[in-house]
Amino acid sequence: MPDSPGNPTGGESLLFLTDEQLRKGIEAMFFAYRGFTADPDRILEGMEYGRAHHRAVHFINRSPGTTVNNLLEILGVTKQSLNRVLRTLVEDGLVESRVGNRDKRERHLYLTEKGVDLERTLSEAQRGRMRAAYRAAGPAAVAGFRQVLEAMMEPELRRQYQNLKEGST
Amino acid sequence: MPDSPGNPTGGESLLFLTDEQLRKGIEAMFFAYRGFTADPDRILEGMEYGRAHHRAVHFINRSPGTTVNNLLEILGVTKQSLNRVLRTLVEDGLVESRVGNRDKRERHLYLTEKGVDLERTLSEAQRGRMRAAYRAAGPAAVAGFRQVLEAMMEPELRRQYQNLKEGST
DNA sequence: CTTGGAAAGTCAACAAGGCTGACATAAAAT
DNA sequence: ATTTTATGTCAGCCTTGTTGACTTTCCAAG
Repeated sequence: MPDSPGNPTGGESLLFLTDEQLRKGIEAMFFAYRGFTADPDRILEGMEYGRAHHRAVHFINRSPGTTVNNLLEILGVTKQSLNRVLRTLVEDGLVESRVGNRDKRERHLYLTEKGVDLERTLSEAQRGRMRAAYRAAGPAAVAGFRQVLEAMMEPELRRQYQNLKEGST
Repeated sequence: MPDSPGNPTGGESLLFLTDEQLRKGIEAMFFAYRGFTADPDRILEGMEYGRAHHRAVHFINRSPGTTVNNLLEILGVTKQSLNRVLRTLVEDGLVESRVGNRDKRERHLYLTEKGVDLERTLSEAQRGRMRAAYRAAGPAAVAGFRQVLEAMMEPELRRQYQNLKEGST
């Protein structure tokens, strides 16, 4: 292994932070994300839906009764963009949009049975790959994986992430 | 920590593979990827370039003299899509496209000084976040992070990834 | 030397999924 | 009564992906 020529890290215990190591991390994220989305994408192609629909369905399933505004924050898109997706999902009977009780301006979103079916199909494919990767890498690696990803998030999104059920992990 | 109610994993040492854990992993990928691309995206907005240009510039910098075909495989897009990006980069003098010596059909791609400048700007931003995440999580976590990501890749891309310099890591 | 096929480039057309801006409505808050 | 908030919608634009058809260049096999 070459001794990272010309890299001013000082030579303490932080040797793993060479530019080379960081670049490999960046590339790992890029290639892994491709694998991460590959299976759902394959399933969705041919249907009239895409990755954006998958994301909406995922988070509605995750937080049933969530409001549109809430979903907007989590997904980080404009309401026009989200609305286009939600409209088709509601029209096709995968998502139900109920007027709020306390605040009648709000719409609360729920998956219908049909919506749950699609979510399960997509989720099972994605979880299958995740499970295989977890198995191959082992429990200690999984813990590290989660730690690094969490540290990589924007602080506001990290909070959203941690509030998504089982936050104690 | 709750004992994963109603989850039929059998109770061996693979408890960490509950659906809940897998879903959290999926969400971690989603949110972390947003953070991962946030800084370069911010820099690129306002310029006439986008994420596709960033990717091209990154991998040309990484493998100077790479051919178009090679880049196509790594990026996983069609040649028409890549060509649109490369054309603007060549026109703007960030990338040089040299006809091959051995095989004159091939074009070998190199960053110009200007291209190197852009790559460095984007890369420094992205590495900054990666470095902070690595520091926060620690060396053991980083190793696990890389292991899981690697296991998540499509086999063919994993090979591409491992061949990108310092493959012994 | 001719020809088949690979590598690359180009043109046209289209789709998904982002974006902005403008505007409408209903309901809550002040 | 007025303002603010939550949502929906229309129109139009951009980036980045796609397919299909076609051309040019040029290596290599017959």
